[in-house]
Amino acid sequence: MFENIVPIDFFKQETEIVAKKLIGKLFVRFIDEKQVLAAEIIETEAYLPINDPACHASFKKTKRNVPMFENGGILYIYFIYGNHYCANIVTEKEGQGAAVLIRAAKPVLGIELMKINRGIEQLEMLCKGPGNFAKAFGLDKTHNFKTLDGFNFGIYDYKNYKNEEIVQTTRVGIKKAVDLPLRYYLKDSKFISKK
DNA sequence: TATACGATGCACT
DNA sequence: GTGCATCGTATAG
Repeated sequence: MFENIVPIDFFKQETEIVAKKLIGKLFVRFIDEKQVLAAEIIETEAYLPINDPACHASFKKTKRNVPMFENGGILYIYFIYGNHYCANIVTEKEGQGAAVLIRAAKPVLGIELMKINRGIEQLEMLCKGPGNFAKAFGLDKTHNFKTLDGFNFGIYDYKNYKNEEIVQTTRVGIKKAVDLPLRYYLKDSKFISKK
């Protein structure tokens, strides 16, 4: 299952393209020799380097958003609302300030550990929403900056969906630039965070 | 140093 | 459908 890793160069493309193409790919965390967590990415949002006030990197480089200015292919994990972590994949080239937020996924491997991490049983609830996705994978700020090179983390080819199976719409939970259609999700999936 | 607030989730009505 | 916990970060003073 892990022979087709997505190369780091993939993440250096335009953020919208990466966000859309990530749908159907496998997000994998290798904890140790025995423990592997994997989920099919079902829902993403793009945060752009220019003309996107909702992007954390839109104003300037700060202590929090430095990972977004690195070369694409690393994780950007931040803490929000006092309770939740959100996991992003940094995109574009060094100095741009862009990322793709992972909003929801379908658990594939390590489901038992995800249930423990979340404290619930329902499969479709395990990775529903960015905060829950991070919790199911046990992600926190210690995983900030981690590279998706297949050592600790990796993105792998998994499913290929047709263009018309991927819905493009407006983003969720933001106050700025609410009209930009930068959210992508798999049509009719029961794993998406919300309609 | 102080203070306001957010790319959320969940309990409660 | 509505309210709010909770805290790291940004920003101002």
